[in-house]
Order: sequence, then structure tokens, then C-alpha cells
Amino acid sequence: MGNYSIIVLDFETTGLSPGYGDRTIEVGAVLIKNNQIIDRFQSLMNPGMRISSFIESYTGITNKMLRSSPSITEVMQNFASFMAQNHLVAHNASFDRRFLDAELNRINKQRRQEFACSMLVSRRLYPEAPSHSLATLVRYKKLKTGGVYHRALADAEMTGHLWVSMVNDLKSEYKFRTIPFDLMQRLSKVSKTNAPAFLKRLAGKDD
DNA sequence: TGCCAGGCCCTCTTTAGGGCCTT
Repeated sequence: MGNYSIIVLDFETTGLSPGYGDRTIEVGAVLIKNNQIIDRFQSLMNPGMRISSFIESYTGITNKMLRSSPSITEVMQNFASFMAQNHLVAHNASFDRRFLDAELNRINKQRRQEFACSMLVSRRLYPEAPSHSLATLVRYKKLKTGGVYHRALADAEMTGHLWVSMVNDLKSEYKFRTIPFDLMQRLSKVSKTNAPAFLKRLAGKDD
């Protein structure tokens, strides 16, 4: 389980709920290997319907831009190849996981990779942060940013930097030699109050 | 056309409600 690389992904969408007909309009992702970003994927996709003015202003993605974009089917086929069998990470992963699974389902594919959530991990690692939104965590951790928000690749890139930063903080604070993906998954599931004890116990076994 | 979610997490909790996150 620990030998896969990690895909950090982010979707822009027409709304909040694939179960009520919302579709993806942009996907961005970075590939992380040995705790470094080594590849990127980005594409707009035409959802075949007009997006609201709210989404246009929220993302900066316009109906005009989407009219000349490739179909969701075409992009998701390519994105499935990019993901390969790697582990998946997103900020508030339940959101992106729902959209990923819905769009894969439409092209008769199924996700087999494990998913982890950078927001749930950050709540346990940085309980003192002013909030656990991506923008706030980027400021709080003084992470690299191009100043662009709510575009898929920019958000995936920032989430990637956050993930790398959390892994490095765990390594330096608890003296882990390596941070397996499933350690991050398990950390995101323990209660916030038990997180420090959980990490100390694991760190002890790691030596 | 316009409508819309859901999982986590805290607390004045568990026979519930509401804020946080994501677009």
C-alpha cells in the first residue's frame, strides 16, 4: 500500500451535488512522488449545459470557455489514465470523491484507489489554525501560491503543497522515517483529542 | 426554470441541531 504515488486532485463543478445533476467543468491534479510534485494534469470540460453566473464569478470559468472545451467523457478517460492506480487526496475529499465516482460511473469505469482528505488531517495536525479552509491553511502554513483560487490546478497544487507540508511536519515532530498513505488515512479517522496520543504510539513503534 | 448535499464534529448530545468545508 505504501509504494504508490499520490494524486492530489480538485474539481470545479456546476454546483454542490452530483446526485442532483451537477457536473464537473474542470479537473486539476498533481502527482506526488517521494513527497515532491513531479507531474500535473489540467483540463476544462464541457458539461453540455450552461453554468450559473455564480459559478462563472466564483471560478472565473465562463460559458464561452466551456463551449470550446472537450467533453467530460473525453477528459475523464484521459484523467483516469493519469490517475492510474495511485492513491488519491483532495481537500474535503468527500466532495471530490462524489464527483469523481459519478463521472467515472458515466463512462463505465470504477474507482479502485483509496482516498484521503487533507482537511480532516489538517484538523488533527493543526487544531489551532483559524480555519481549515484551503485558503486559510495556505496562509497559515505560508505555502507557495500563485494567488489564483478556485481554479482546479491552482487548488490541486496548493493542496499538494499542504499535503507535503503535513507529511514533513509529521516526520520532524514525531520522528517518522516514512509516512505511509494509510497512516494519513487512519489519522484522519481518529478523534481530534486522541490524535496526538495516536501519533506518539505509532512513532514509538516506528523506531 | 429553478430547485438542490453530505460527512465531520462540537455541544446546552445520543429521541438533535448547527457550523464547517467543498462548488
